[in-house]
Amino acid sequence: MTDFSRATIADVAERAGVSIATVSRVLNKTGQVSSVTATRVQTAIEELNFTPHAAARGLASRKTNTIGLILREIGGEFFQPMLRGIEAGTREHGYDLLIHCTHRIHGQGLPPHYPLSEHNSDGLLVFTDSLDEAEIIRLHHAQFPLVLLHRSSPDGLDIPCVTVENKLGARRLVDYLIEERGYHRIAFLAGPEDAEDSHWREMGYRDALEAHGISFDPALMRVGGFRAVTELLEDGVRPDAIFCGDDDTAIGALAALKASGLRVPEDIALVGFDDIPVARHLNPPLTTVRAPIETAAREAVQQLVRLIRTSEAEKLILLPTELVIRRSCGAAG
Amino acid sequence: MTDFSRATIADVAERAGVSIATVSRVLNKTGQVSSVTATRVQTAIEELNFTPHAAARGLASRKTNTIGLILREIGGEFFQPMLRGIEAGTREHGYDLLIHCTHRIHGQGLPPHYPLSEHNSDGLLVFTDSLDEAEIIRLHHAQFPLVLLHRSSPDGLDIPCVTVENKLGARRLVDYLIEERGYHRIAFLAGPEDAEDSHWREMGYRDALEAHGISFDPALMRVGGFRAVTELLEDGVRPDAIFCGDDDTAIGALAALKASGLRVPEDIALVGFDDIPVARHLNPPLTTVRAPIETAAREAVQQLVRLIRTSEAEKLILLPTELVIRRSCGAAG
DNA sequence: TTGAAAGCGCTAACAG
DNA sequence: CTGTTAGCGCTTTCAA
Repeated sequence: MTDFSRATIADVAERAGVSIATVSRVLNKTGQVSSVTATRVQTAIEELNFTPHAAARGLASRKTNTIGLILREIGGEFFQPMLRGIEAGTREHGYDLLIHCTHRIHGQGLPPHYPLSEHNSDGLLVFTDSLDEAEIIRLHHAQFPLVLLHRSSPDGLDIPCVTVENKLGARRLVDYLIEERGYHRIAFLAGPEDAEDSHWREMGYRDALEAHGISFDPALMRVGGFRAVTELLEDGVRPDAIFCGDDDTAIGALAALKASGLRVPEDIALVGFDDIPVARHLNPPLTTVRAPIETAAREAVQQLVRLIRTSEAEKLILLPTELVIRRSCGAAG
Repeated sequence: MTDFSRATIADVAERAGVSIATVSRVLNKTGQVSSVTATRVQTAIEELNFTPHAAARGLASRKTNTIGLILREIGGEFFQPMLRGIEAGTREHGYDLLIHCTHRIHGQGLPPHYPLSEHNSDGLLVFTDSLDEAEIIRLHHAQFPLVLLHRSSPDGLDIPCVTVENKLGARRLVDYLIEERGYHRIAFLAGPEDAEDSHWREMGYRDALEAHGISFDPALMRVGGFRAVTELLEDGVRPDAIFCGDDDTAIGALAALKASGLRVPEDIALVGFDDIPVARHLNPPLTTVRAPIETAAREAVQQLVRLIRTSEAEKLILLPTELVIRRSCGAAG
């Protein structure tokens, strides 16, 4: 379209009276350059307001200096802290960040053609189930650096994963409910089915029950928030506490409980997972588990960069979670 | 690092028994190609699982096919719907999306070097005050396509802007407060000072007062939420309604009012602007103005793409806002 | 309708 | 320490 008369490396070289190779050297700090020449080049660069052309650089070096983030969609409470961590991480390591949502691609019948791949990024961060397993496998087999965020690796592939201690966090929370607050009939409301996190949280829940000799009751296990609670109550099931797989679900559950005239925590206790920002502002404030989403994101970038640069990275990083006790579980606060 | 043996255009050409020029033609639908050859090429492309290399393409065509988004930081209620709109828009038009935060750059004394520019994107979306005015001017003078989101153009430059009807929205809201709810002593709490939106909202507020013959009282005008309200009350000022420049501010104000033992809306009405997700869940639910953030973002992309492709775009697009009446202003709901 | 060839701006051997 | 040169993979005249 319009033509931006940018200075090229040749212009800089000419102005500094050196070859382009030398300019390239000072640009990339590769190879020795006498400090006098270096200064001269530096000056020329500044005078011409020169910035290397990303595409040319990428073509020659076979590096894009870009990290891609793939997720299903932009939304949810996870998203913001996660992106913040990723952005900070990529920048810190000198990478650009390309973002891409896949929700418009899935299930359209057409062969999904992912605009993010080895052709425009040096590595990919894959959030939960945003990418087909087949595509993950293809990329991994092509030796393309991949780090999975909040999901585990396809069987037998051990692609590096970064996530939070879902199982242990849930275990601790339910332990607390049983030991400290004396609840025994604890329902579990799973979050959206596809979320792997939810699965691990359920495992933690089951572990806690088992550890306390409470047998698992399928009637106390549902999927969803508002509707699940409504149905639960209609079925005449009456737990003394409800553990929701995530805070969003807890919000729906809370609304349903209120609609049924039940008081939280007097009639029934309610707890969630994630500690999303509103959790503390709910009425009553929600007991939950804080997950270090931003830190996990940063860590994922760190591993990806390591993978890109050295071909190695931790296979699994689990960040610790923290119990956040608030009134909804019957605590004094 | 690792070498991904990707197929190149030459491989495709060889397999299809044509020249690379022809492959390029079918790839870009530029120039005539007999349907037989086209099919042959297409087949070869699929068989080799070929994807053109972005950098090579960019270098040759002097286009990056990428749009950059610059913002100060990732956060705030604006962010998510805005990014969603931008991502959808860029994808729709076939562009990749590069994201960059500037908050780490500003005020470091060093000459800010923005990693997003004419060297790695075809155009830039600039959110509020994320970019120095000097840099905006430089880019604009270099004919680089720029669209400003939620901010106006530097004087005399008329760079295309997309934002929402802040002034009119505020005007309507305050009109409603006065006409329908009978309030007369209405305070205005400005949001964070740097936000241009806040300025226009104040203008709308003043207009409404003036139109109803209510003289503007400086004592009713503050900056901030919680603290501003606390100080207001300490000063013995007692408005019958408070209009907050944004919902975040309203949340702080609400907390302060409750802390002072004042009931909303019985003792004092409270309204905000933005209709952020929690607004409806506040206690009482917050009357506010809904701003079509996502639509504005999409529109901005649309204009930027137009600017990139045709060098022209609307100079100013103002998206209409909508009054959202809830209990906090004394309405029945 | 197709092919040959000249770059796009830069990096990275390889010489000196 | 510095320069020469051959590409990187693709688009795009210009001829055929």
